Formats: sequence, C-alpha cells, structure tokens
Amino acid sequence: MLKITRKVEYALIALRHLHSEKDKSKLASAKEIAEKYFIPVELLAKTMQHMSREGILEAVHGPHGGYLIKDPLEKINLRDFFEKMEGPMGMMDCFFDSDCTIVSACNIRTPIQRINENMRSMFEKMTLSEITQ
Amino acid sequence: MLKITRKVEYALIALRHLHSEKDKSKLASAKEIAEKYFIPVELLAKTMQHMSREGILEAVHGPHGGYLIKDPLEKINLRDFFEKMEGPMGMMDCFFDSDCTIVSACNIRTPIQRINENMRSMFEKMTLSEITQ
DNA sequence: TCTATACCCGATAAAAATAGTCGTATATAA
DNA sequence: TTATATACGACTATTTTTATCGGGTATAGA
Repeated sequence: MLKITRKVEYALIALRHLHSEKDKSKLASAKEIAEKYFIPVELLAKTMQHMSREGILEAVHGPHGGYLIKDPLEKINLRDFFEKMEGPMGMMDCFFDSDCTIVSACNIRTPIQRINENMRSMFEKMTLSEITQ
Repeated sequence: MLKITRKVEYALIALRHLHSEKDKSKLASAKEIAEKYFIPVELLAKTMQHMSREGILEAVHGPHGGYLIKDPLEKINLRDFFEKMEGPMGMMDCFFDSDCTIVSACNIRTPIQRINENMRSMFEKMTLSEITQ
C-alpha cells in the first residue's frame, strides 16, 4: 500500500535522465532511455507521450527526434505531477467513484479525507527537482 | 496509487467503532461490527486478530466476548500502525525485496527513498486518534 | 519522392496484488 | 454440553497494474 505505480516510476527516471543530459539540446528518445534503464520500450513511450500531452515534455518528431523537458522541474510540484499522471490522489476510492457499497454506513470517510489532504499538501511542498538531487 | 488497503480501512472502522461504544466495557465482536458496516465477517475477523496479535486490541474469548482497545489511540502513531498492519512503508518495492531487474541502472532510488522518508515522518506525526475526530 | 526513424494512441493480454472464502481448531460462559 | 466467539492457514476470486500489439502520423535525409 501507499505505493507509486511503475508508470510514475518510469516517468521520473526519464525526467532525471533528460535533466542530466550533457549536450545542451537535452533531448532523448523513448527507445534510447528504455534501453539504458531496462524499461519496456512501449510502456515508456506511452508514459512519455502522456507527459507530452500534459505539457511536461515537448516532443520532437522524425529521425533524431525525441523529447525534452519543457519547463524547469522546480516549477512543477509533486502533487500536480502525480495527479497529472494518475488522476486525483485518494487514499480510498470512495472519494471519487463512490460505487462503494459500504459508504452509507462508513464512519471513517471524513477523517481519512482529512489525512488524505495532509498527504496532498505534503507533496505540494515538494517539486520535481527533488528527483535530480 | 498511494492508496491504503481494505484491510487497513476495516481496521480503522473497527477502531472508531470500539472507541465510540457507549457502555464502559467498550467491547464488540467482529460479527457485530461486520454487520453494522457491511464488511465481510471473515475478513474483518482476520483483521482484528491481526490487531490483537500486534497488541492494539485485546481479545475476549467465548460467548459475549469480542475485542477492546488496549491502549489509548493517542499512543499509536499512523506510521507504526500502517507498518504493523502492512509491513514497511515503501513507495517502491525495491527498498525491500529488490528482485527488481532495473535496480542496478536505476537513477531515482535515492531521491525516492528521501521522499518516502518524508511521507513516513508525516504519518508519524499523526496518531490513531485522528480517526475519531 | 522514398525510406527509416520517432512520436501517437486505442485495444487487448498477461501478471501480480488485493480481497474474500473455507475448514478446522481452541476458549469459555451459561 | 452447547452455543458463541476468537485463531489461523490454505485456497479461490476479483481487481488492478503492467506489458504488448497493431495500427496510425510527422519529418529528416538520401
């Protein structure tokens, strides 16, 4: 429990790699990164496409293409990043879907929601630059 | 991602129920609680047995038996509680099992571990009494 | 213009983790 | 002695996560 997904893991690996690229273009393809870190290419590709859609990365098509980081990592906090990648952060599902059969009798929904907010605001205080340190 | 398990959820429901029992015995059986909150009896039973093993609850055998809270909820912090119920808290598995094939090339292990420690210490600052408020 | 490389994306399959069930044993109050 | 309640390992079902597949579009360079 309280784990991040592989998708987020791969996204962070890619971001750190892109950040530490020596040449100033700071551009790398999904294939290149996948091979270096032994990640399934297709999966990393989709993950980077997702980041591109969310405006975290910029895609360069065609041969010698790849991705580069759009804005400085300090500008994106971890709460926003996690939620862009995986949707709203909720320790219990019932905060969103609420097809929970228990919900009407549930006595801990409010307290857990408060704890959840504590967690969200903790992640809000950290940025993606945490990953490069 | 970053969810608690049903087991922990059921444990918290039971704790809050026991805490708010009116009569001073503050004792309730697994069956009684399961029925009130529409939780599978067997599963809640195992969960409460687990809490009893961990010294959070005290079990009373036989008819009119059940469980009662052993120590005041303020005395147990959420980090300890979560780890008693689900084992060490790690945002990635590789902190413990390390049968991860990527680990040798992984560039984010250390940063994530630091973030994980932030999370653990946040939960350490809260106690089980959060659940009764 | 052709070809190779790389991004783009929905649908599906495989694997792993979680959730729930079952059977049997022990303890104890009435 | 019986009914009720805890104790616990083994098993099954379900859900979620992870990975793959098959089709597309964009573009640099020969």
